Amino acid sequence: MFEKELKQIESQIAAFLAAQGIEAPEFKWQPVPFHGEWGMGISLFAAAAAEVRRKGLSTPIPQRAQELALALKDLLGHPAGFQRVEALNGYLNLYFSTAEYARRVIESVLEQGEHFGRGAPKGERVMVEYAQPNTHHSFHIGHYRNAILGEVLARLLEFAGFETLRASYPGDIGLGVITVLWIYDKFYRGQEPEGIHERGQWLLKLYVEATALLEPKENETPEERARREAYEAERREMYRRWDAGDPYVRELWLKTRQWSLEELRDILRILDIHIDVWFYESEVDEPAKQIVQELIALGIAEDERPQGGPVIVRIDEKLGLKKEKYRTAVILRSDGTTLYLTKDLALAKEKFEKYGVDRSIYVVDVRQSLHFQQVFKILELWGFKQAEKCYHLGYGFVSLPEGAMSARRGRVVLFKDVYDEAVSRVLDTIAEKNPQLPIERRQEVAEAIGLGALAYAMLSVDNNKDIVFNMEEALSFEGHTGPYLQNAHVRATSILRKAFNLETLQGHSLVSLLPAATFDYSLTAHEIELVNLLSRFPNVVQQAAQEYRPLVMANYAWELANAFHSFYHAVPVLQAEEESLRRARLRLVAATRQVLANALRLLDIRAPEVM
RNA sequence: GCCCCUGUAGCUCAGUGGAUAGAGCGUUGGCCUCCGGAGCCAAAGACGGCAGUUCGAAUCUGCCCAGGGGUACCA
Repeated sequence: MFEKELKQIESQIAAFLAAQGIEAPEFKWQPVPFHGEWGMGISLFAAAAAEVRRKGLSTPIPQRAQELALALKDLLGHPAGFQRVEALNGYLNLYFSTAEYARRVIESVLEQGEHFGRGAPKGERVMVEYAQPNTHHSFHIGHYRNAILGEVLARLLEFAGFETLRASYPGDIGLGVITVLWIYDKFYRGQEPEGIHERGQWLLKLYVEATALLEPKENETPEERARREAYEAERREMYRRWDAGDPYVRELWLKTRQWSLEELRDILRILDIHIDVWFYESEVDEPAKQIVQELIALGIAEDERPQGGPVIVRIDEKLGLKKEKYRTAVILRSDGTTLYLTKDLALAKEKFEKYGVDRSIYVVDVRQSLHFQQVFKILELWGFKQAEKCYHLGYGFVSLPEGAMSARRGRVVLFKDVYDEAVSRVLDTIAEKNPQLPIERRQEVAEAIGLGALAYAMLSVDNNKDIVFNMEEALSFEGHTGPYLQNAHVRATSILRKAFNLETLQGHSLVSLLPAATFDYSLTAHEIELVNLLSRFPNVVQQAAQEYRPLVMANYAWELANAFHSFYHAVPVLQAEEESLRRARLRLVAATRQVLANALRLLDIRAPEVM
């Protein structure tokens, strides 16, 4: 907001220090940690330490830092745009003229509207891969964390100025998928439940049942064992037939796969996620085999199939490492079928070559970090330059209070069930807290609030932390939650509606409705804090995008909502004692509402007018 | 064994070299003649341990302790 002024002061400081024979340190302006007055400060400790060391002085560094700060304070006098200059605790603090500062911030928010905070185009194309559930399994709460994390990351990158491509990569083939095909064909041929979600979830039930039949049991009788082994042989045969392109198996596979994909697409619709590029594991199966051939020919991979083994890459050995780090990776089964890793080799190549991306981010559970290290290293050994532009964004997995989720055992919490429960609870809350809300509008509001609570529960935890999913906590609507943020937006909207006597703000241009105002009155601490937060938003966007951390934006949004709620209680707007105050505060409310809406949009949380 | 992650208040989490370590939940006590109480105000309560680097460490380094994950034909 005051970059130009601060830059100019920086050069004055640098000149002063140079004249003293002090090496100019890097300047790092930071907000002065004091409420009620807005300023930026700079630490003189580094300069003092450099001077003391260089000149061999005996002055304690904190003392020298304070002396420098005082000298600079005298030197600067009363710079334009600033209220006052202060030397404190070895810091030089500059306090802005609040009237000018508030005006600049609020006007730029109102002028730029939904674009406030958008970064300049960076000329880099980034692909974010997320939403990779397996087909034939159903979508659980762990997939939800993945989807919301990936989507918000994509939104942040896009808003920060990167050209962004969203990619989904459903696991539509693999042993798990074949397992479902096997049991369906054997016991349930021709059956098909009604309803998109019911049908998808039914496949998960089949998978659980099949796993029970195929897993060795304790105290197995010889008959049970023989039967299990027969089933296992049938499953392997099913995979072989799929691999060989057997028309019957392929048709069965396509049909059931479609059930899962329809379920997935409906969930993505609920989450407002729009995928640009769909990759399927099955589509990279053949290209992956080609790569294996190449790797063998180049001597990077070793083909042990003649001895009944698989095709492997001894990565550590190829890199000349003594300690085991990347280990040995199997890239083709002994029966010639591909593995997850094989397919990721082909996929990486396709992303760069077909879609021309400059950087590729994989949003995948942290348990797969060795897998990705192996993929990227093998690509490197193969001579694939862009391997260094591949980044695995690992995140902590979601477990349940009773332990890890397990699709095999059917111990999962399905996203759709949690979503339905969330909507139902919000409807109850509306009936209790806002009975005036017309019945016909409640469903839409309940969906927005329920999803807001779920999204925020996932996003307000840093990437590398595991989450134990607790329904009561995730569906709490009070405190550090999504609905708290949404409520701040609702309140701001309500004030503006009332100010202009409108039923809704939709379809109206606030900028043209709002009367002009100045901020040359004594602003309250609440107003200063709000203005301060508004000014930080563009930097928060950049930080969150650069660090790949939705949490940074989630925390910011909460701080802004919190500041607004406090302001709301302490500072009258419509009832302000003077017309000039009323006009200024209306602009501040409108600007806050705008930035809240922008932040919520980045978090994939809807900002309703009522709730 | 080797690699990775985590340890901050009773619980769940922020804070990744700077000023007095912040929230939420829970507990206790206040606040609707006032723009929506899904809210506000206040109280009590914390950096796993030991060294090191630094003017300055929750933050960086090393070791230790405690949890979790990964580790050749699952994904």
